[in-house]
Amino acid sequence: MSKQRVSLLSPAELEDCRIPLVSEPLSADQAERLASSFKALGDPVRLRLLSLIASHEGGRACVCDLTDSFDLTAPTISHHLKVLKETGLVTAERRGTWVYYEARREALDLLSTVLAVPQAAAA
Amino acid sequence: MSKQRVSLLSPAELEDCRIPLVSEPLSADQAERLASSFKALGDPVRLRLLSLIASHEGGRACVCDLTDSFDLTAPTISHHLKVLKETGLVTAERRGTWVYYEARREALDLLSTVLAVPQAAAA
DNA sequence: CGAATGACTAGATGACCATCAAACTAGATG
DNA sequence: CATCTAGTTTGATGGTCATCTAGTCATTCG
Repeated sequence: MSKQRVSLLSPAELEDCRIPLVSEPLSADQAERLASSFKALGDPVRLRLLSLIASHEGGRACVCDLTDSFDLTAPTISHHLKVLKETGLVTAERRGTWVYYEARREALDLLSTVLAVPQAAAA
Repeated sequence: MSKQRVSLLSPAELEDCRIPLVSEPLSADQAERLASSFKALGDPVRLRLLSLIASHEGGRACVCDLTDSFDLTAPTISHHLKVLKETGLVTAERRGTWVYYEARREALDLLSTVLAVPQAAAA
């Protein structure tokens, strides 16, 4: 495992970043962790994958439910799912022949909070 | 201008994306536009720049207020600001010698909404 | 066990991108 | 006008990444 993908979403560091970036400047460290999450969201395929998973019933979907929506080979889909997993945006679980991916709603909620514009600060 | 950066945040297309990705699958088109915004946020330097600008008084900051926070050359900072501008996350305005960047709160708010987890859908 | 199916890993390749040094533009000031 | 300061543009470079093909692992089923 040569490449270590930074995951901000280990419970320990999770709460440390739960501050709207409008409210106070991010530390270099917080920015590093948050950026790796946003980078994961910065690909159309991954965004759609995450949306498909999260909006699927139970917030969970099998890989076989996902591939048909794309004009991409299975390894490519697998690669993107891996990125989402390593970033902590989804979890994976094997059930017999199939692998199910589940959206981590806490992660989405955290990122949403970071981008939120508190009413008091609105233009 | 060879490279055209996709900006989702032109008012026209803005409202079209104002749907939590948890609620329903993103269209390929929506994903494309949103991804370019998240990609812009997917760099630690740009995240900090945006945070510095947005949290500065008036939600506005001069370039000279920003450069000192980084160990980077001026052209690099300028490059990142340009990306943020082209993505619609900030606007720029010249005032005499200085250039002021202002955070577009509607843009942040939109992205926050996309990532939001509606209560009814929470785990 | 052998074959089939679902999913992942490994390695290669072409495209993109963050960064810098050098050169340039714009406004202010003497 | 000459010069200084603030910021940007250009071009080059090294690194990262999305995608593919080929091969592998895991599970089920005959």
